Amino acid sequence: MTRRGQYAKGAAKRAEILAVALDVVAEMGTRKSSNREIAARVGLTQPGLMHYFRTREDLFVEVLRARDARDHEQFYSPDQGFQGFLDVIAHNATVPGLVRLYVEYSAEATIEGHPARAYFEERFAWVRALVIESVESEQAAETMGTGVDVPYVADLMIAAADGLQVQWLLDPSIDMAARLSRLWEGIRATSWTPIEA
Amino acid sequence: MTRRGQYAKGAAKRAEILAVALDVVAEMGTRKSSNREIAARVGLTQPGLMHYFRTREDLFVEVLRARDARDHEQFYSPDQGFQGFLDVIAHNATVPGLVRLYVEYSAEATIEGHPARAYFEERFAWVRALVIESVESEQAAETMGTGVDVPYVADLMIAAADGLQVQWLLDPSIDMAARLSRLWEGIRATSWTPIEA
DNA sequence: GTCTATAAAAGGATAGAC
DNA sequence: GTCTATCCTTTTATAGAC
Repeated sequence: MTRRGQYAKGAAKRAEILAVALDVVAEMGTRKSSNREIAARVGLTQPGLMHYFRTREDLFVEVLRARDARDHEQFYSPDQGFQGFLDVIAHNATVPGLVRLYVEYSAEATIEGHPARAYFEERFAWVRALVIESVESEQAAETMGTGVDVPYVADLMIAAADGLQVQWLLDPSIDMAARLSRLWEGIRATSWTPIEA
Repeated sequence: MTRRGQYAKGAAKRAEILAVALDVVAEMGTRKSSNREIAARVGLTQPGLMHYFRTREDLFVEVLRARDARDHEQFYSPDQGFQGFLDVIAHNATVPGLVRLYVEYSAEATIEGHPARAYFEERFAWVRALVIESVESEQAAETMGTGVDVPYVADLMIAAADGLQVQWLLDPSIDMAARLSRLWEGIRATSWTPIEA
């Protein structure tokens, strides 16, 4: 066993834990997903799990960060416009644990002083910037008019996407990406101009 | 003390508990709002509280049901169209505990077998029906075109409203009602027709 | 209607051995 | 890197007195 081998094993175990945590969350919800249960499913005891993640909050935030990194790499490219956003949504519908963790944890974390609140604030700003960029790239390509209030549209698309996730958790037959695509087309089809500003 | 007097006192205490529960949730979030803390704030012990609500879930669902009843009576009238929905949203922004409880608890309750899942399913169907009715009443008054896919628009408005609540919890300076009003006007202003159907 | 007392469980986290 | 053992806290809920 070389030192590199050990590191590689540690990294693999970490990745395994992140994946298994999503399965557990999908089945029992964030609240009932105990560290013990997650540990058991990767063949560890609960203290064994804590070797990889100092706190429970760290574990959940790491799961979400891993998602962000993958989404950014896999779905967003500078010039594809709004389609990247829709691709992420479509992909989410294949990972119920991720949707559940995001919806539950983002709600819980809004409370003052929650250890994950900063993560969600930063993530929101990040997604917002990505969507704004997407819309502006559509404007540059003249596939969308310049009359729209871009930040407003970005916040609205994000709100609709988040709200649809709760509806989808109650009824997974609804097509989140199709509905958001329709909203997007609706905005694009109009000469919709801001009310203020 | 007549029998009626005792009932009246019990009902008043129940109402007090519902109100105080919202304060506690606003401060500490649903997860950390223990029965003990709520009980203490109404001058009861935790078993004293359980006299009024058999389980914690009962208490939270009762809080939400009381809100539904009041909203329905206060804000919805058969012929006012979509404005009732916007009035409810504007009122929500004055009751942070309610927004927090709804967002957190509706997420948690989507899990299979959760005691509050049925409530949220029924509530969603109910709100959906109300919004559909509102839109149709606008169509009847010819303040909205007949080309729109009404159920789709209803689900979208609800999703946007729910998603905005999370954004509002992170930043209470955003005006939820104004944003939804703007979406509504956007839909109204277009000859937006369904993509499918 | 409210309390005291207590059950009974589960939770997250840590110390220290191996 | 993982385990055993254990701590300490907190939770909801119940039994039974007043």
